[in-house]
Amino acid sequence: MIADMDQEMKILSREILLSLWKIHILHHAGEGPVVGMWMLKELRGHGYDLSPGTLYPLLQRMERNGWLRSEADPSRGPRSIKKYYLTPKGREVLEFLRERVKTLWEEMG
Amino acid sequence: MIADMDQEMKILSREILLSLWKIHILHHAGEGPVVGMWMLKELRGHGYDLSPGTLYPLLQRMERNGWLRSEADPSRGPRSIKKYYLTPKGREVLEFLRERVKTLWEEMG
DNA sequence: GTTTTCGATTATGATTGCCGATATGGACCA
DNA sequence: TGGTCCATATCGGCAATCATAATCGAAAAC
Repeated sequence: MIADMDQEMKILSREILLSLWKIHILHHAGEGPVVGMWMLKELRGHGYDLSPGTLYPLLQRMERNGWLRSEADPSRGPRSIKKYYLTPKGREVLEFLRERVKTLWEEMG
Repeated sequence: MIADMDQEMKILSREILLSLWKIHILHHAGEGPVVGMWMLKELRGHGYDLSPGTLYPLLQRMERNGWLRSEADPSRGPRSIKKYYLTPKGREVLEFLRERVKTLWEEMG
């Protein structure tokens, strides 16, 4: 395996893994609601601890790009739980990414 | 397909695609020498135009991380062509990434 | 019924990465 | 000697990442 996992993993995460998780998030949002904190926990469960300061802006950016839309109960204040869903445009992006991942995977075979 | 391809693609590239190309570069370096300019051309051939200001620092970073090592003919001055090769540590990283890509691909079915 | 804890998002400040453009430099040719 | 390739290096501005702290409503505990 990879030695000095912690420091190595941090470098690898920032350099590459985070983007794979972004794809995972899009995929996930296509199958059910995505909630920031739930994702943080899920990824932690997979041994990957993402900072909230990375994840939340990322979700906001994806919404701004039109890949996700969010629903929040406004009666629960400005920090209510927010559920993110994949938009049609997000689905196109995901389909495009799916092809890329397929190509990459076949190449690495 | 994706509308307003140029702007959309720039966003998508920065957000996600670049990391997939990084994996591609590592894989490539495992099969033969990688040279910055050659990569720029190859990727341009695939419709992805990466900035030299992105690629060259990226290769340097991968070398600094111990994933790649470079060979340059010193008699050809400081801007000689540099050939990058995958190191054993880089091979471990690549193998790790291969598993991640596999998982992601299977998940996306 | 007040105080604590919990689930969740948002804000902040430092560091790092990305990008377009420009600079540098050797080799080959005329 | 000058020009054109082939290549890498670097710069300044902007955007993303990170660890951490702040905020907020609801539920639990006392």
